[in-house]
Amino acid sequence: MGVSKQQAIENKRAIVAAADKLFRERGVAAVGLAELTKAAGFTQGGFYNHFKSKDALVAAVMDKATEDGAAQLVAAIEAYKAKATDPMKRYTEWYLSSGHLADIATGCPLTVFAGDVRRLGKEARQSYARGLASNFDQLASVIGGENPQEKRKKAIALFSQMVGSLQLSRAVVETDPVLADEILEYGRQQLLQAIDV
Amino acid sequence: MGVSKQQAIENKRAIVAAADKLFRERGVAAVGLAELTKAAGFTQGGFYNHFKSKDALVAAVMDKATEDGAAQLVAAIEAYKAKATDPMKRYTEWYLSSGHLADIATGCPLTVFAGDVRRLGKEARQSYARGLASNFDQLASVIGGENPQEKRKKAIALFSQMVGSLQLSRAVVETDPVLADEILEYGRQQLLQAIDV
DNA sequence: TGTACATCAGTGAACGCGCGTTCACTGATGTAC
DNA sequence: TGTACATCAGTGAACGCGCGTTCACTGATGTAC
Repeated sequence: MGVSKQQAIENKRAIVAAADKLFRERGVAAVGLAELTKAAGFTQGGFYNHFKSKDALVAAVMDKATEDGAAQLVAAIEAYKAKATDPMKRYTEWYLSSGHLADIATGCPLTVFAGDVRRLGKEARQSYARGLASNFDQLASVIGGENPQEKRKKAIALFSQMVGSLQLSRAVVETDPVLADEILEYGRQQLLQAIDV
Repeated sequence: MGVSKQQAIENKRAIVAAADKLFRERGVAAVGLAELTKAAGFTQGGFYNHFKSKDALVAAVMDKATEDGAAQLVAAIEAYKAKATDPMKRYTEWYLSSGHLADIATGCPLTVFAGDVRRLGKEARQSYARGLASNFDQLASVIGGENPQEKRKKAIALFSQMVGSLQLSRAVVETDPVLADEILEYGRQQLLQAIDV
């Protein structure tokens, strides 16, 4: 009650940050507004000063998550180019690493939300689709291939494989960690081989 | 109020069938017991004559879904062998077809539940992991390769790719159908090529 | 620079609703005699 | 074969709970004079 404009902006940012983390870990439906506004330091009723509905928050979270993901990818590509290492190979190694497997909270949103996005609101679905398309474009620009069309095909097929391997590995990691390791490892081997073809 | 044993068994089966369909389409959290028992032809309170909790139903649904999926795969493999066509190629073509894309209700449960399984109860997670392991075993038995270990590696890597391509394609099919088609098509091409290597 | 007041982020209680689960009761089914 | 009765699937109302959303109100912030 009585809060500076700067503080209000910070509070909104805090809601999105908390929602980003909790939606990833527990799913959108399982996280309520009371929990989110509490995490951001105020009470439930104030939520609607920032968003017109929960759906609008979900869309904002998807925007933030895909933008963060895109920024990470661009930064990584720049870094690898500077070191004269193959960006696509490095990206694959990171994507299918046990570190990324465990990092639901800040890992690639395209895998984290892949199963949920179908059931989210329209704006969130559009945001996800934009993020995926932009990821494909970025990868196509650094992958090897005879021409732009071949690069694009390869980028799409190989990134899809990364998503599948990571998602299946995460799906069983608690129940069958040995199988989870196999999925990650064999996916990585197959991909590193396919990048060179 | 007075129902034959046969009818009771049928009612239980009807709950599982309705739950299988609705959990796939809308997610476990979004489907309530009232809706499920109504679909099975009786009222909410009777649910607990059949299951000790919603979690127990979820586990039963996962059992049924993975068993159905395994049976379908085995039947398809037999049919392809009889026709002297490559089972793995046929399976890939079906898996990444627009028909399978649209068939959430009876399509492969390993893709449909891949994103959700992390957040389900322990029994359901175990059931999913068993289903995935058995799917890998089946595919390894029909795929080409120098030795059993190579066949297993290939089966796991290629099936992971199928799951990733199908899931990403489904994720954007409503929002960007052109991109969804590309994902399916390039994934299929990449896979058919990798099967021959 | 100092004062009056409009703005608007946050409060906290309430709304209607559907959730999973419990429970006393009903009555046809199916068994024991 | 016919009767008496135990079983148990299904009824329907209730439970406590948390959900998303609304709303009248508060009071410090920040602007207009």
